[in-house]
Amino acid sequence: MPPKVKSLEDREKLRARIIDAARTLFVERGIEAVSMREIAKKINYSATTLYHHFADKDALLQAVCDEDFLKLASGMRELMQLPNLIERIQALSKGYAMFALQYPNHYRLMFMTPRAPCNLDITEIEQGNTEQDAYAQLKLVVKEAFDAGLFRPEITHFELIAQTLWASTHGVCSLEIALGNEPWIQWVEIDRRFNLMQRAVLRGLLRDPDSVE
Amino acid sequence: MPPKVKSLEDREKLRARIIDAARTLFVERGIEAVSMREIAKKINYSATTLYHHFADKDALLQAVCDEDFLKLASGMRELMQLPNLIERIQALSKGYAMFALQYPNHYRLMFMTPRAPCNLDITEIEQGNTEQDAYAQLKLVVKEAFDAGLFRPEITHFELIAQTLWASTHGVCSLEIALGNEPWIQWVEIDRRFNLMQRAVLRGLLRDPDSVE
DNA sequence: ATCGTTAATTTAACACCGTTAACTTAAAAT
DNA sequence: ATTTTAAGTTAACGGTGTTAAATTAACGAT
Repeated sequence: MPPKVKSLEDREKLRARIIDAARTLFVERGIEAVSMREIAKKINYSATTLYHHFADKDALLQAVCDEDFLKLASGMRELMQLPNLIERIQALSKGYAMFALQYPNHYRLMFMTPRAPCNLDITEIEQGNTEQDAYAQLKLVVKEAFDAGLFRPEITHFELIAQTLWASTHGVCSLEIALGNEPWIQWVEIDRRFNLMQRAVLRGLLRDPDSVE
Repeated sequence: MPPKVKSLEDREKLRARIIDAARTLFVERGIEAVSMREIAKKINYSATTLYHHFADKDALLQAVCDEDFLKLASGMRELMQLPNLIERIQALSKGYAMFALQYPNHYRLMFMTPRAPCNLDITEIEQGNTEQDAYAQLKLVVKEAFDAGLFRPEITHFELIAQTLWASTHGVCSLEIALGNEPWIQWVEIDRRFNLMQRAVLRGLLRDPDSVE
């Protein structure tokens, strides 16, 4: 028993409900295991309706991730207040890791699942916008520290440093999420793994290793 | 025009052909994009035949991966001959990374996908067996270097070191696999990312940072 | 040699999937 | 009062993983 011409506001509301339902199911059971029909049923619509809001399943997935990226970025922005550059880098790294481990399934969607390369036209996130992009914030701090000469002189490219820092934290977190309770690995506590990684990689990058911690 | 009672040897041969066809297609186009029917057609059999050799698509996938990880482990075993301990660690790390980037779809399945109950019963790989398990080999070298006093003295647990080294390489590789062609990141070349990570983390872990490279 | 058995393989079908064309319905615009 | 518009539906297409049932050919025993 269908239609009622809806206001633009209502349309946005339905869009949001679709995204929320999709996220819940994706996170519960994995992307491939969730069908468009299921998502639709969860909010009492037919599957076709989803296609009036999103071009296809990938676009819906992209929308789910976009929201989570924004949330992550806004959480990180608060940490950018710390005055000491190295402490700020450490705080960003720690904040990122806590997000990953607190919302492992979101993290999986965002950073561990190869998806069709996002059409920049389709994403609503302004990449590079510090307000919206967590990686842009890391780049910002790293550049500042780079310009201040804090890193070893043979490293000539600051973005390479940012990507290395990112990869180190991502390595610890994603391994924990993917294999954290495999019985054949005697994992050391995740905190100790995170701390050693952060210490080691920073010591390895900084001109003065003893300035860390 | 079907059957001919086949010897046990022939049965093994067909099993191998299925695995090879599956691997080729998985690597070419990704796991989800390849259907059982396609794999079967590639070797001129019907889809049903695959199910007489493998319980389902996952089991086939697992068989493909098992083969490749045995190959990985055996490839790594050769690198274990290097006399210098640090060079040996570096070589293991590089070998691991090259495997990950050459077979991103297998790597994704083994190390980037959380498995519910851990398929230890199904896998034919003996974990911990140095001949078959790549992580066991890393542990072996790290322990040797640890006992030789090569690492910084405040690090008291050698397995923590092994896991940190693993996570660092995994971080670079898995980020590349998941987000390597996202247009909103200006990725530095993967080689440079790998090299800096390896240098940095080793310098950060070693008692004598200048012994690296 | 012929029978029954057995194993390899196929065809046909089931219940899903993502997606789309065609249709319904009710409100808004004329 | 009629037309237009858009939200929503049903029904279908061609695909998927998987399985039940049928087919075929070689073997062992009679």
